[in-house]
Amino acid sequence: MSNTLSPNDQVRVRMAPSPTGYLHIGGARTALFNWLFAKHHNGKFILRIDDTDTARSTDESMHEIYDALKWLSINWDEHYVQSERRNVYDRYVKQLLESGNAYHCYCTPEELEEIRAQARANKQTRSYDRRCRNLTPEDVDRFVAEGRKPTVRIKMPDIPIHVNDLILGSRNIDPATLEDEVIVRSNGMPNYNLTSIIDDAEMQITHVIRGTEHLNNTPKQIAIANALDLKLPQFAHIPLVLDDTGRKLSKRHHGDLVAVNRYREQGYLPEAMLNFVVRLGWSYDDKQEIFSVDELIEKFDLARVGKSGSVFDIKKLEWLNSHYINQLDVSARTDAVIPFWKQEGLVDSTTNRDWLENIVEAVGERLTTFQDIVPQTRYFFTDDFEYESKAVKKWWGGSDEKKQKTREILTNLGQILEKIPTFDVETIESAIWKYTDENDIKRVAAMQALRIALTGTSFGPSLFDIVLLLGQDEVFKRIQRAITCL
RNA sequence: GCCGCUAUCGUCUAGGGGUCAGGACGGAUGGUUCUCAGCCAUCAAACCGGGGUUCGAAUCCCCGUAGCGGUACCA
Repeated sequence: MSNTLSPNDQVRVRMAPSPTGYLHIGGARTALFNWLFAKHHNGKFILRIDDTDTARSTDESMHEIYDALKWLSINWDEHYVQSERRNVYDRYVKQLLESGNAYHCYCTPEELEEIRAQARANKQTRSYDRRCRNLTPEDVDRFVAEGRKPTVRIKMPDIPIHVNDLILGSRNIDPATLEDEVIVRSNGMPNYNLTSIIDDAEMQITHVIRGTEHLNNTPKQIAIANALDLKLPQFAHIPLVLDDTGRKLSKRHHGDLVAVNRYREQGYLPEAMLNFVVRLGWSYDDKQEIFSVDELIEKFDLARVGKSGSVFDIKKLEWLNSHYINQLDVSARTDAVIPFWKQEGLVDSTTNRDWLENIVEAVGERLTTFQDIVPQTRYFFTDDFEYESKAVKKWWGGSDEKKQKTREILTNLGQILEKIPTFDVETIESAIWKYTDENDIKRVAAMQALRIALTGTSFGPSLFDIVLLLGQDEVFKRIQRAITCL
């Protein structure tokens, strides 16, 4: 008989990814909930790589998972890899076989498929008919002679299994719905439902916090634990993270779009990702949206986790990310942005740091991701840009007459800026206003015409900042070029 | 097919027998400004349906419906 946890045991939780791909948003949330729960209770967070599916597990994806977790600062206190623990599982399997709680199954995949099809046609609840439970020695000899390699199945009990879930509540599972699960493959490799619950016990996990896709595995694992007389953890099944059509987020269907590492590469901040992901299914009250990690550790509580799935909304992530970016000072923002400039070949180690900081300062609160720096500031580094046709049409003019007027304005502006006494924002500003106001030219019209000449687009930071950062010579050059292009 | 879970604005959610059903993202409008972003102000937007219980139900109960998850020698 399993006994339950005593309340003053140290909390030990685990995240148990299978290394069959990158860590996605849903996995990150599972990791975070576990980690926060551990931190909140002063417990341990354990990372366990569930790689018993040797065919699909890769080293590469294992390292991707490590990287993603490290980026999020979800650090682990202990680390295990299941494929290195074969002897542990083998020992328990032996025990199960000897106690009569498990048996060898010689059914071939083809036979099983047939049995399943039959059960389905008959609208049966259970698909496997447990035929190998009562094999005669002669049957076994025959199968062995045929060269069949058996799997091992667990015998499910015929009494209801009680499951208490910290989020979903308690219920009793009808034994008639329980399958004699395969716990060891014919190649000798143990399966998830076996290894998971064994390790949870061996590693003294107190709380299993995982996605609801595992809800149906829980009674199976409890049955295995009971047969082995293992101590049971508490279970908490958290609702799934969904895409905008309401389906579970998965690597297969959503590709890179949901990969945590992808967001890092695009210039998202881990704080934003954490803050975003924690609010998927969890809330503190009706006021607070922004939480620091320390606050989360203090406030996180499974009791406030909801029961229904949450849709992954990138707009909200973007909002949080710009919030956290704007929280950073100019120097930190510059540090964060430099790799993206370098990646585009816009900046190298010789580029003047102060000038770069001034650009970042000018860009101000316009970044949603650090990656945005590239399209928003490219024109500072190169004059190799196109004039946006929509902007040109609106501000430079569609008719020859308007174009002529624009040429005139740009020419005048060029002359003014060329011989400006002191090249600073205040002087530039008053000189331009003086010109527009005295000649009865709309400020917008002059400024937008100049903006397009200097940047190719009709929007961006304060034009005075741009003029200053580009420098007198470059500004004059670009104005001359614009005039000839008009 | 079978087993299970879930159900408040488009989205994340608060509330949980008597509330103008609150907040946030997103959207719309206006203001500020050389543009965009931002900021400020304003607005639209929800209790899945039907029965009960009750003086009163979004809230409790039942029945539907819908969506999702599982149904592997994956995890």
